[in-house]
Amino acid sequence: MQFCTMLIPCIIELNNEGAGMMFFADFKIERDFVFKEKYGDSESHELHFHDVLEYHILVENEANFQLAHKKYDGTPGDVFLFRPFEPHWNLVKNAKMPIRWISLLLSPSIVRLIPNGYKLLAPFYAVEAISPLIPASSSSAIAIHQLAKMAIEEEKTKAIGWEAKQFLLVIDILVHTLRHASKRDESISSAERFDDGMEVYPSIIQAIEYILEHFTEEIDVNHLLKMAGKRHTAFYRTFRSVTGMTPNMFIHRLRMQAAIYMLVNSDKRITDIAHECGYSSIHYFNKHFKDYRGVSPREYRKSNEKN
DNA sequence: TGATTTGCGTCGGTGGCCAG
DNA sequence: CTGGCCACCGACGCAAATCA
Repeated sequence: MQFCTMLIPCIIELNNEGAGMMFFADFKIERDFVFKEKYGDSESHELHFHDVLEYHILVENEANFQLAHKKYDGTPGDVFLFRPFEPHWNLVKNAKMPIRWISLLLSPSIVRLIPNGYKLLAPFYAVEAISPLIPASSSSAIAIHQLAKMAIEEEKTKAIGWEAKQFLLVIDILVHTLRHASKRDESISSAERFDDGMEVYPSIIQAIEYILEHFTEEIDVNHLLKMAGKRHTAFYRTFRSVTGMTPNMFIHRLRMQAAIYMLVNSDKRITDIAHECGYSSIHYFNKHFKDYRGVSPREYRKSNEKN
């Protein structure tokens, strides 16, 4: 078993239009990433969100996608990014035409092993600035599609070194995703619009990249302000519109994801994990952890101990 | 006994409001 | 749309209590 999922009901505000019921899917990843070939004619699961990164690579037939408050028509070859904490669901368009897709789930911690790896995560965190859809017609979607198929084949044949090979394919997919996002970024001066009406702020994305790279260190908000070239009011406003959260919330979520990974995949002391994740105070780390997961770090580790 | 959790006080991050 | 002002509440750290 590579994943188990626990659905936790919760209420979340959607697009200022009131509250809706959805589920937090508590994915526990036993490896850093998992490829899966999927097939469904009634894929109508609840609107849900989770804190792992997910690729949905549509292979056959059409589907409807909802990500946060936006809807998309998915055609074969389209690649969708389901970003951490972004509510999403997908439905087949026609029950008689079941969809096939490749799902790739990965832990953000995977990029710690890659030089400048955190830059690769920007497309997953600039939620409102970078479109979650990589259209089938783009060279990036074609490449990602091929790479995902290769990864599935690797797992089927289980030839020697297949896991390492899959790891390389994941990195390649991440690079294609980043290049696709930045290609669209290059032509934009300060704040222009994507085809689907979303605004892009390269300076904020730069700040996001900086945070992704340095979240385990002490981050000076003034440095971010300088980097973005904005006054604090404008910065907070724009940052929130791009990521859906304040800079501090953003930093804490990244730290919590890293902490959870270390709690489950290492036997380091909780105090050390807190320090490694950027918390100078273990007390504050505990408090955040409990707010984030509902249990203390020690309880979380105990309930997720590997056999 | 060291590791972890809880309680509480202080200060700065955050966002609302308004003017330019 | 951006920047300044300001009030409030959440972030943070310290001390004491509790747990393993």
